[in-house]
Amino acid sequence: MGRQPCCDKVGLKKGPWTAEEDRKLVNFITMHGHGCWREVPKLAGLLRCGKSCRLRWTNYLRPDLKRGLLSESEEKLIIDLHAAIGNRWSRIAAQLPGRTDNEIKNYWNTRIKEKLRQMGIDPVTHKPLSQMQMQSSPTQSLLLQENDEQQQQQQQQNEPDQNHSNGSAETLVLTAREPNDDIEPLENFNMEDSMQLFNVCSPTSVISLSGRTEEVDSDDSDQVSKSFGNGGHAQYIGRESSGVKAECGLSVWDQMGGVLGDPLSDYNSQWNVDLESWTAGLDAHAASASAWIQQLPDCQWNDFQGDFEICSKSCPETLQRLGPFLDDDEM
DNA sequence: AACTCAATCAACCGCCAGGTA
DNA sequence: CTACCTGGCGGTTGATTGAGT
Repeated sequence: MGRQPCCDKVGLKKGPWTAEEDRKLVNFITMHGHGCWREVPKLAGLLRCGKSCRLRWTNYLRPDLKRGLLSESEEKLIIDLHAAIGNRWSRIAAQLPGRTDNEIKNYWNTRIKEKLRQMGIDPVTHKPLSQMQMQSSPTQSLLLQENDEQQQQQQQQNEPDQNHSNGSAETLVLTAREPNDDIEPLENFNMEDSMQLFNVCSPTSVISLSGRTEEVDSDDSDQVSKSFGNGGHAQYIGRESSGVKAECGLSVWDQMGGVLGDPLSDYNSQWNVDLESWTAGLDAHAASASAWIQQLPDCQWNDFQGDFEICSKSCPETLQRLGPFLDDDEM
């Protein structure tokens, strides 16, 4: 079956929009909303296809769009999010109010990419570039760039889309529980135990370890989505002789990278955990954890700016082992 | 002033997922 | 189950702009 064209292109206008066309589109959407995009150009009196109208509106005419250069904090957030989720421009844009995926994509391709290269960071892997790569000639740079792209394509082929292509929900399923007296306070961080916690998280989840946390309700999909976009955080907080006590919470940073509330003290009082030693333990074990994660077929390890982040898929064996400690809806 | 070249970014294209008949 | 439609996404293109010569 041949592919259906998005619209009947005969007689339709292409190319840059005129002020008059913009005015017609804005007037129509302001008065009636967009509804079915295919109908918009007909009803608004435009010789454009619906797709073109949608793009013009979302990328340029929408009233809530921000104008001007991206701020330093926005740029930093883009880099962080790109390190975590790659070229998922719409998801990245969702974390930057008033910015569009197109704008961020362009900004990345024309500015951040080169800036990172100049800083000696590979914009694809976010790892340091080798000296040879940094000192290469323009021709070599071009080749390297092509290699980057091939690498990225290969990466995408090798790693089925962790965020949406497998059709599963992109939420963390573990929910925070009330403090429990039978949990042994964690004194020495145990990476092996922690790894098991990562593995119980749902498919396509992104989890990061961080001492700076804020609890959110995992049943609130908006909150979880926000948390996910900024890097959902899960905490291992205790263990028992019989296995991992998989109490955990979700956390979220606000959109400008600030931390909501005073999570460290909240966390300490709520869960009775020495976070100082916990996070120190994380640092100490980061290298071995990285090596450990690399061996897992369904996990990917990212280390950026002091945050250790793991993309994990569910591991049935671990789920089974942790079964007694999880609520029914977490399985 | 005229030309070249690189940077920028709006817009297009093809593909995909989800919904529906 | 299949075909089709629609909206959305990410990659790419090409017109425009501005700096350099």
